[in-house]
Amino acid sequence: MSVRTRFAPSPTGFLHIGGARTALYNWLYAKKSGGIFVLRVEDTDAARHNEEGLGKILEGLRWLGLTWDEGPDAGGDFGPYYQSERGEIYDRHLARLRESGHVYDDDGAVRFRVPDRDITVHDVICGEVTVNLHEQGSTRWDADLKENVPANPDLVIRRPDGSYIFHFCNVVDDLEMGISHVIRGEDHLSNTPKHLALFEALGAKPPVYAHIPLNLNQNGSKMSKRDQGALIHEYMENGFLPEAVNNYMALLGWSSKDDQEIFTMAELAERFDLDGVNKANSKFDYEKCLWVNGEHLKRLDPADLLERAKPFFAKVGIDADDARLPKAVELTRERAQRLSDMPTLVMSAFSDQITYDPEAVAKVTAKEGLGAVLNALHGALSGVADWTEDGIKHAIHAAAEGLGQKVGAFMLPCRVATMGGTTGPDLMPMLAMMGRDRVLKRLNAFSSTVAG
RNA sequence: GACCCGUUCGUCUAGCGGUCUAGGACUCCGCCCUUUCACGGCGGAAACACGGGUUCGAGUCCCGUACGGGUCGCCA
Repeated sequence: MSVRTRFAPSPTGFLHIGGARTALYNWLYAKKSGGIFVLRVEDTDAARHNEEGLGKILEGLRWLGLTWDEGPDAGGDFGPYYQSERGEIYDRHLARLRESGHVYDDDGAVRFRVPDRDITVHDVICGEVTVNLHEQGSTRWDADLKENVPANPDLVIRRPDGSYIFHFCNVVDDLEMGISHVIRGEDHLSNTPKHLALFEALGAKPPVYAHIPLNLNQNGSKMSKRDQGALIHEYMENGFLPEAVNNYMALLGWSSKDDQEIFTMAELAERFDLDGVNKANSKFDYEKCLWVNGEHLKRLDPADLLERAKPFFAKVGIDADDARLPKAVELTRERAQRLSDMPTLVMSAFSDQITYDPEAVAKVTAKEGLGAVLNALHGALSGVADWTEDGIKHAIHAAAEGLGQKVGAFMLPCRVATMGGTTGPDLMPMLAMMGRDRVLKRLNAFSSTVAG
């Protein structure tokens, strides 16, 4: 059987991390099996037909590299790929159900007769789940009354206005599109018996179901758009690499069973398997996501990294053609976790503005002889003929020797005076990039500040 | 409330009856490396929800309880 998976978003807004992960798992499973990944837009509800929202979702998927073999813009033999355009197909299947006596009219709506017996879902991840839909549906929880009230267990599949309900469309589409594996969030597990009943009534073999656990926020509740890291657009804007975001999403709920944590997309597509999917919900951890991104950053080819970093320099006003950029990227690649961290880390070399970290200043001023150190630095650096990393290095060494001190004692004051804090990229290359004037000016300014 | 799913370090997870004095990763702490900052290396802290069974033996199987999540629409 050839594998066909699908991601079926409702085009309501941004691409959410939960949806993106579902898309990823479907994509990976299709790739791994040499199958087809289908994108279908679930816009049955007129209010959900939202071009702008759809655009954001497609943009997010494309950024992640989760491109679809069939769907909007890609075409395919099983279209249309918008539910809003599939009315005739639904009509046709409804007619079949009507013929076989599986449905009846109810106040203008059409209801599907739910069988009064156990239905068992054979889920690849959750195991067997058995439910009697008739029993279960004959009462309904009334949230206002806070009690169960009698209900009609039969499923409405078409509204009086002729529009169809999600469950029906979902089943008909999966059937018509030849979907072999439905990989979706566990929030659909309870709906699956309904879908199975529908497949059976249509005389069709259902797809394989795999319900993946949900991603929760740090508080243990469902992630909402407000939670950090919830929207894919956040990653796009904040300097994450798409392959790193995919890597992290893959790890949230799936394990390769060995100790590998960092995967390329190709490795994921090869290694991913439904067997490795965990049953339990997981909590999103932004810190680990950052770490994964940093690891991918380190592994990137320098030229590629430079290209990807450019927009983030441009964002803070540093020209993408600035000759210092390759050096800036090289200096920050190991300590940046996001592309957007890179300009921040070297900003003191690109701007006249500098902000001093009070704690760092306090730390260096606490030591005796700071004035002498700063003077020696200024004297030595102003005499450097060749303002390069090496030239600067020699000057600082000489200055330290002149005072009978170790170079190490000179580094921290120099760093704080010129960069504003105790941490950052390598000092010598930073000074080289900063330019002599800026360095000397800062040494002077810092001297008078701490002296005063 | 009913039904469904789940429960190993703070977090992500390995573990599929003995090899578990429970392994890896993130985070945190310490040490080493180092002209600074990082990187890297080494080490440390940190978990089988609870109670009953089954078994010679249970993190691993069964049943309860607790807790968490999900579903109960003419939303998707």
